[in-house]
Amino acid sequence: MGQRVTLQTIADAVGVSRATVSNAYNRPGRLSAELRARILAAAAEHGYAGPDPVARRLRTGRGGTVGVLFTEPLDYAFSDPGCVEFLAGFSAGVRPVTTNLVLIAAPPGAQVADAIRGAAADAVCVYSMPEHHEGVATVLGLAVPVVVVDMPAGTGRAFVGIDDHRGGVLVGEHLAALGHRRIGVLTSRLRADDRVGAVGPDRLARASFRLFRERIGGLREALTGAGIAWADVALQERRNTTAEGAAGAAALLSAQPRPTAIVALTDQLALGALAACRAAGLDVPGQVSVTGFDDIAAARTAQPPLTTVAQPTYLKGREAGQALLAALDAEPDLPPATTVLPVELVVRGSTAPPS
Amino acid sequence: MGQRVTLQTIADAVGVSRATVSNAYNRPGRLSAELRARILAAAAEHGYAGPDPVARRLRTGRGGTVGVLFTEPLDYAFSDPGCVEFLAGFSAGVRPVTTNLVLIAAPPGAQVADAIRGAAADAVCVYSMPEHHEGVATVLGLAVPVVVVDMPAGTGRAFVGIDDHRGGVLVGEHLAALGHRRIGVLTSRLRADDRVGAVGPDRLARASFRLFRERIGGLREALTGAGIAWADVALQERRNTTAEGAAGAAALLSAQPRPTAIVALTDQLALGALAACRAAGLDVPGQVSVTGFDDIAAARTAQPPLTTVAQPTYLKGREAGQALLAALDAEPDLPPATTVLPVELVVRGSTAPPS
DNA sequence: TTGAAAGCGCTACCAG
DNA sequence: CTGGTAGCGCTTTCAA
Repeated sequence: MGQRVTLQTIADAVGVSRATVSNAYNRPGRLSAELRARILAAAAEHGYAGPDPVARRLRTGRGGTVGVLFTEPLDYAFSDPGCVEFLAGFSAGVRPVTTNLVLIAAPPGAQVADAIRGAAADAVCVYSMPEHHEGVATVLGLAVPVVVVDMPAGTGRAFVGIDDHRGGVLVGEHLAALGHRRIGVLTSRLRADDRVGAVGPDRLARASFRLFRERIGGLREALTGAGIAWADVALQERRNTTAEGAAGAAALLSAQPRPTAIVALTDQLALGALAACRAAGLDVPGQVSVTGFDDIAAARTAQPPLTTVAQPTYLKGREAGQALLAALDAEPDLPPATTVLPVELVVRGSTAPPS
Repeated sequence: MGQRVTLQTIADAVGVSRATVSNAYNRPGRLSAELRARILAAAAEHGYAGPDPVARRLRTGRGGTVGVLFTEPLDYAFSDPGCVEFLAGFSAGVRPVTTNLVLIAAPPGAQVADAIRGAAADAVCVYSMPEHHEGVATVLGLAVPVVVVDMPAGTGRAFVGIDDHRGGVLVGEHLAALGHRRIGVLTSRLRADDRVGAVGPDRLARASFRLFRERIGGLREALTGAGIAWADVALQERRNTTAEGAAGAAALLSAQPRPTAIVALTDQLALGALAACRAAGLDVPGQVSVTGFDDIAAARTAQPPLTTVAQPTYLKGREAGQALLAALDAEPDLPPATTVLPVELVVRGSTAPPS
């Protein structure tokens, strides 16, 4: 094998300077077609595949990949249906320009800053991160375009999200209109710690996941507006998986008197709630109503089909991707755009008046 | 803002050399705790987040991300359930070591080599690529560890796959045992071009997607073994989506006499076949039997539940991830490992004896 | 149209 | 324990 093949190798072989070989790749117009052909031929012969991208990036500052930052372990990106759908949309959004996407996981306990900087992305999408997360601070300090999706708010960067508050209101109004008075809420994690269980007012006030804070706020507004005392509403906090959702729902269901409706703040959790009801022999929606949030594909095929707040997840991803592309060419001092996508209540078979 | 902050900036501020600041980050043991603290303090004050990863990589040759190469557009990675599950497993497999994963799309017409080299991954997983694909050649020329999943075979690198031939045999034996004699086959693309439609012997012989070649080979073996003439078996080739599967199945179903069974070579296609039967008013499995391959989650919940060849997709991903990690530390001259995972026929409700 | 020279920011080696 | 020196492979003025 011998030495590594570099620009210099080819330059020596052809008898020109390094710069000329570089031009052969980057500015074909600057040299004669004949010379360029000779250079390319020599490159092929030496097995030289073109300028080293790392070195090029060091010089130019750009490398052609965009990143997406999560607060969960890497496999979460492929396990959570909402996340997968978002990423599909995001990929479609950035597709015109880039074919490389780097997923950056920033789970608790990782070397977050190193990972982010090591990804060396030209632009990054912050996907649903808690406030005050080291990763967000790192990205914001990176001097690359950033688009924030869902959370956190107030970074002064481009933002794409949905109207979470409104979603909460819609669910609350729907349930109140059906006549429910005893309601339990199943929320995804409110902070980046690993606490689960019942949620008190203090915990709620200190919630750093904007999304759920707002959904709960909207719900509260609608419920109190309908004359239901917020103090009577029990909250359970769980990790966003079906299994944990089932556990949380079971806890809610064990209260006396039993709630007649469970508001899950994600569809994953709602699916778990459905399973918990089944396990407890409770009919949905006969004895317990269940609502979700997001409208993932599984919500439609659930038994019974889930009443849920639909958000345009794929579209949100595409918007985010396009926003990132826009930020990449834009003047750095342009005011960042904020996109808030609408939500919609989809009433299916999991809600009914209380018996 | 002024100048960019580099190692040198900090070195000047503290009054030490660049090398010492570098050591403060990379080899804390090599300098006094007191000096290191002073350096870190100065860095914090100047807003220096640590050594530039690109420059570091240029020097060290490693950057801490692993790549996965596909032959489809980027959003495919998140649209195909099998691919998503594979990636979930892969992520789990590499998780102990890396938190960054770069997805490299090499769809037809893209600047494949540039994209791959630009990803600058420390190791790459080639995921189900056709033989003779420019991307594969590029990766193989990259001087980084490689693991090939599913396809292509014979690269001389680590390989993880399943027993595709055996899967084909299982389906063929099952259908023959049920008494089917008129069988149609719905295959995913056999080559990387965009041709779809009926597949003749010549096309089949030139199939460059090993996976489907083998599945068909196994099927053929079982069928001819049961006395069914291969010449009577019609094949339709489509892109691997539910919609295209439906179109292909419709074509198969329009033959006279109508086949009594459709063998789809992926679950996606099988789901499409189910839809086509429904649209044609054909009862499954009463009038037509349908089989799939892969056993994605939707196969279980399909109507009727799909008889299919289950492959351990998640496990395959995890194995691939672990193989990549192993290759990263291994001596370069160790013989590459080949892992072939078993498949299993799962009989559900979509197959029955012909009427 | 071509080439010489000057770095991009960093780390490895070796001498002090 | 510390620092000087020599590049990693490339692009980009600027001058010829």
